[in-house]
Amino acid sequence: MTAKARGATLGDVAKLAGVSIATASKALNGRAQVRDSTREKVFRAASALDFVPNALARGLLFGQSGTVGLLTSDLEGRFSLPIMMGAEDAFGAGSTSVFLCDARGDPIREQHQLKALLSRQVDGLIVVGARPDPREPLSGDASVPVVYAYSPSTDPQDCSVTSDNVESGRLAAEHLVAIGRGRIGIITGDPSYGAAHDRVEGALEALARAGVTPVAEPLFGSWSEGWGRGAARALLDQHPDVDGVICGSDQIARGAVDALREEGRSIPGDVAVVGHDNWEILSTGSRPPLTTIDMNLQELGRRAANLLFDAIGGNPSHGVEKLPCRLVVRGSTLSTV
Amino acid sequence: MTAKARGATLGDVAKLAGVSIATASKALNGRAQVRDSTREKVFRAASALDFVPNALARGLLFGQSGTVGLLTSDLEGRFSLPIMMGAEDAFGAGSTSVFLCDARGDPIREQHQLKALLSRQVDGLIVVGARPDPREPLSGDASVPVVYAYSPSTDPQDCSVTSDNVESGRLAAEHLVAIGRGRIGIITGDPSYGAAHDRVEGALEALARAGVTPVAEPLFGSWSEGWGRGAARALLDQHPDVDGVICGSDQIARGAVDALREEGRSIPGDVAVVGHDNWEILSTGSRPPLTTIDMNLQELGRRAANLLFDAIGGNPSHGVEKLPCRLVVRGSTLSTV
DNA sequence: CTGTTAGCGCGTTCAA
DNA sequence: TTGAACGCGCTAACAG
Repeated sequence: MTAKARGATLGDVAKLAGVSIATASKALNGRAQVRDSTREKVFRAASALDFVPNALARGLLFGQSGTVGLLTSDLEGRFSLPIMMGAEDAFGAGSTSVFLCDARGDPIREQHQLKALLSRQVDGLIVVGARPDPREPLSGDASVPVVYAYSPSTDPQDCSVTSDNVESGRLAAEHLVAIGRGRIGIITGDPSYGAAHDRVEGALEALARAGVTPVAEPLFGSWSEGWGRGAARALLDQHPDVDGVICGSDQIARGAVDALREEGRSIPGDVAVVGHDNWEILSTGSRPPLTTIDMNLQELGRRAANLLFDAIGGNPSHGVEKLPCRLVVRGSTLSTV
Repeated sequence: MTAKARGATLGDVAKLAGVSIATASKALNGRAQVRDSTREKVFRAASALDFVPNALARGLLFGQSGTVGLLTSDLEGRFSLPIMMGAEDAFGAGSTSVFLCDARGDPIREQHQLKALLSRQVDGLIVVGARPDPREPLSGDASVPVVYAYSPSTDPQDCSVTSDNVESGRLAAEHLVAIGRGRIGIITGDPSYGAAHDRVEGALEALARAGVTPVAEPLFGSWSEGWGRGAARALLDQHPDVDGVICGSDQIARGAVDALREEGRSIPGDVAVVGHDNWEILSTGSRPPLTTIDMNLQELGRRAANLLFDAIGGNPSHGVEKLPCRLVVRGSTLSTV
């Protein structure tokens, strides 16, 4: 009903400029075969009318919409957010817009959203999982390029980007060794997460290479402060001489730091603690602030966007790409910081 | 180039079903004038071809795209996220899709995104601010309905939804009074935030109505745990008999709880503490877990979506709508919980 | 009940 | 250098 109110069309511009639609189109798109004076007339008319070209019509014409879908399984999670930012960032620079969809972790909903996205003619899809563990690929051939971010696809033919959880564990361990710690404990989260095991694996590997044996078996539990506190106390109980703790997340590290301090240990003097994820709100509020591993999730989002862009352009990638992470040193391991 | 690969068109379906395009269209859209057997043929052809109607073409025809823009100033912030979820939620139920754009708080970028959104023929816009304080309306008449969420527009003719920060302060104070506290202190955050003052105002109002005079002037500082700790210690120093603290955020409350406990106060036995925002990661990890005010941001997003939907349908609203908030009782005020 | 025609806004032939 | 005509995929009006 109010369809016409939306905005000026190319026809309106052409009429105002006193030229044909075709000429107006050429002028605005920088085609060469237009006299300068004509081009200027057209531009003036366009700006007078606040003309905004209709991307729908353009898309219809080219079969490309200049949009991509961002299908997340879990908007709540703190992990999908930076990834979205990175993707939005990478695309925003160009002229692609991002459709946001949250499937709430429900496969049926996901299927529904997928259809909606496809009907909007998205040129490609980024699928962001809720956990770092691999996930089933999108069911029903998507007919547009897909990049899986955070949760890689279980199909190795698909294109996936994820962060390197083995390396992150390694970084944490190497840092503790580098500052002279040799009696190291490991506390991590929910054992059903592959990332928990990967991080432990990386840590153990690095410790072994440095000739350090952990004071105890890694402690698995949950991703919570409460578990971090309890596990830290248990660790202290059985190994009072522990001088370094690697934690599977900043929540755990936060709990561990609190418990250790309450047990009279100075941090990092007596015990140094490293977390994971660089969750600012937890790591900077802690006493002392937490040294942690930043998983570079925003970069992950950017990378996913670029891979998708390439795939849309005809250069698809395959397999899982693991992005490096980064040690962030704060007070919980270095008192001078 | 690969334009044709995208998917089957209505023409393909019609050909396979052996009918005309128009008939196929009518059949699929549930128009009455189609024989049942024909309709069935068409449906079979459609599903055999995995036909997905092209929303771009439909949009072109109707001048409505079935999309809305979500223009946030600050994807990083924890506040825009639940609002986005709520909006996505409310729209997702119907058949509207959401374009996500982050302006990074930059007006130029915002203008750019706005143009992109308009060119994609969005039917409406939700603008999510980074702070609860009012913001300038979108410059350059938007030609589509706009709803401001979180940050209301400074123009009262615009449609805005925000949470009621006066009420939240009131709720916090009433709760403390209800559990018998009478020597109450107030610690809040950055005084440049209007919300900080609103919450204090609500609290003072409720206290006055209950005949309670705060033990001291409200303490303004920053939205950090560190400030919460420091302010709590200062409060305790000057008013050792304080038995209740209202905090302007969960970060502050978390700091206050930690400091109070370290000063030997039992919580909630000696001092009860109420936070604001219900930031789960902070409030549930705390010892004891924090009683806090949930600002119902997700509901705010839903409401914004519904208001926008109505406006698109021709029933615009004006003015600022304040949404109620909700007390969440946990261990920091009630030991039996 | 079904098919033909027109046109949404745009870019691109091709002819003038 | 400009303009008329066509078609992208779809639906609504009308004709059969």
